[in-house]
Amino acid sequence: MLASSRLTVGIHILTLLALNRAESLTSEYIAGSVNTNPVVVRRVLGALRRARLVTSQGGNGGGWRLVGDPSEITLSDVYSAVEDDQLFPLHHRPPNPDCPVGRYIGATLEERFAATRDVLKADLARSTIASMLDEVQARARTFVLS
Amino acid sequence: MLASSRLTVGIHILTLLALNRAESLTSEYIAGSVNTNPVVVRRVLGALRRARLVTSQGGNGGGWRLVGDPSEITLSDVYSAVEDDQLFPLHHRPPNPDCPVGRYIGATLEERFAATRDVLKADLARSTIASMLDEVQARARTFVLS
DNA sequence: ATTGTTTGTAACTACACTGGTTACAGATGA
DNA sequence: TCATCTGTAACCAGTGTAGTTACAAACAAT
Repeated sequence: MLASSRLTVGIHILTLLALNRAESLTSEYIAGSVNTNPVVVRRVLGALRRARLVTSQGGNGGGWRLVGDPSEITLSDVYSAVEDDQLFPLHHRPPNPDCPVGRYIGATLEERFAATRDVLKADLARSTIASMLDEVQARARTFVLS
Repeated sequence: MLASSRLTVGIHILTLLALNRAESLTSEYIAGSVNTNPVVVRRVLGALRRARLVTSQGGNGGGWRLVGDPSEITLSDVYSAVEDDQLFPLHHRPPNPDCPVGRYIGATLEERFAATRDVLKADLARSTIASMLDEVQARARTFVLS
């Protein structure tokens, strides 16, 4: 599929920001957790900023902060912020209009796939950044105890 | 995303085969409806054959046929046959294990995304090749009448 | 004001996947 | 025997991702 890992990285970043709500984190620090380049992190953060999920502050002491409450940011919000492509691409070239299937399968699939995308987003909306952080911390606790 | 159109093409092909259950269709004929190269069609058909959804017959008069009943082939079956990649890729490189988020977000997301993939497949299973063919034919009828 | 820090973005590279194409061996029916 | 069709390898162009360097602009601290 060669799909992007932007949803994964976006959720990772927001969870990290939720864990450090008091401070603002630099892209360099965040990149240290994600294990990638700060520019890659800033690119994802740019998409999150356009979706009003984070704010940035330039200059000395600057960095990135969450805008709202982690319990009100859903994974569906993150998905919408970083993945604008449709779920399942249609034909590369338009099919043959002289064939009944070729003529009508495109519109039929477009409608069908839109419904599936809605279901996907509804499912992603069941989790929030707060619940992801809870889960991560629960796993950390379990590991320490064992 | 640069995702593939294999699900679209796979459904298109199976719908075409369902419309012509009496005969076997050549990849050349199918490619004429999909408006692509016969080899591209044979590649998708190969995946559908490995999933036992179609059979092939070489030689003169050969071609491709549906194996089962179109009402028992779901879009989820097609998805499983042609798209083996996971829905949302995780990190390119493993995150930093010295950060609690970096250490546990991977396993947390893997589990979470698996649940979403199950929901996606369950939704795709609501439609069949037979229902797609019905829909295409209904659209064709509406267009003729108007 | 000067300095050091950080964002925001452009530009380039390496890599990978998709779809299109040609080519051809093997199977098969007429 | 011959024409047809599958199955697959090989190659190409196009495109998206992630990684990297570079640098202008913004900004806080002194």
